[in-house]
Amino acid sequence: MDKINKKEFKNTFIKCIEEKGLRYTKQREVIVDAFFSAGRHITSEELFNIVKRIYPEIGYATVQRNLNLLCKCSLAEEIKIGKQKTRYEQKYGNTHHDHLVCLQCGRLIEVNDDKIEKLQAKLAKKNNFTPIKHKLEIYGICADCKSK
Amino acid sequence: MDKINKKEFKNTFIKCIEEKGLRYTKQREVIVDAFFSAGRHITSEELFNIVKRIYPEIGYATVQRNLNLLCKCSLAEEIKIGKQKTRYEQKYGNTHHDHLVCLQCGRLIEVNDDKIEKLQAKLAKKNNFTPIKHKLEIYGICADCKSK
DNA sequence: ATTGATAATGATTTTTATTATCATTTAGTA
DNA sequence: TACTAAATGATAATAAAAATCATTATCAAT
Repeated sequence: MDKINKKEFKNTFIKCIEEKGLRYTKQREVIVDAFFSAGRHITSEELFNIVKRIYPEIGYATVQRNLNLLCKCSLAEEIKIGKQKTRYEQKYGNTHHDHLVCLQCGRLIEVNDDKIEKLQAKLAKKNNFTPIKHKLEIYGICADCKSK
Repeated sequence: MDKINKKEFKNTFIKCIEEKGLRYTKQREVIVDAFFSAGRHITSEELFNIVKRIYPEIGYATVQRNLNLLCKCSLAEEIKIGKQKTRYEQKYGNTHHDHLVCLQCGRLIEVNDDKIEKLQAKLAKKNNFTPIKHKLEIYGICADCKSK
């Protein structure tokens, strides 16, 4: 199952690259592989360190550029929490979710609530505002940190 | 009414400063005055430009530092939207609200929905997460921009 | 009013994440 | 195989915010 998803993920990337008239390079393959296999909320620096082990000649700029490209292909999304470095989240299949952000350990927990989504739409409508996307973050202390 | 609020706002600042064993200076007075009287979502740069007219010797750093101090006193709150400069929002009386963010003109519209707040608390609880604060931003196109 | 301790200020530098630049290399095509 | 344009990697530029530090100002004690 992991393998299939990875293949789909990569194929989506390749398709997006072709649509834009861009080129699929060795570096891009290594980056998309590593990004898919890495944790869900990675920084460009972390990804750079992983990729470097597989492809030592790679430059930081290339990793950063390709994370931006993955975002443009809707395969990644920037998460900016406070003053932290931007993290890049995998976003295959477009399943929207919100985040619980642990203020102690920094962990991001993905959550979803249809009722909240609906109420948000309603709230926007009430203000004659056309919503395009939204961001909900709840900051607090996660279960793990509480039990410590 | 405006005057009274301003007075209250300033007194709260002075009280907070005293509690921390800090000093109420001329610069601080000018800054808190200007911050209160300015629009609700100001950047440090904008505030600096306003303050400079009243107190030309003032330095940027002083304005920045005192915006941070206002935040520590819970009289201001940082709003970070995308790659924009941090904006500082007045926060007197602690009335929490969320934002509709217009992607076209950049306007911030303050909104509030009790039902959403309650569902958020519920969502946190379900994850055994203790919420401390939260941030909800809905991005889209505002009424004004749509009618243009 | 004066003094002394210390906080605040203002000018400047540093930091840090991200983007831009540019010479060189590489990919894809004719 | 050669050509055109994109991609790369090294480095510089940007920009916002924080840190530094010498000087000034505040305030309590005298």
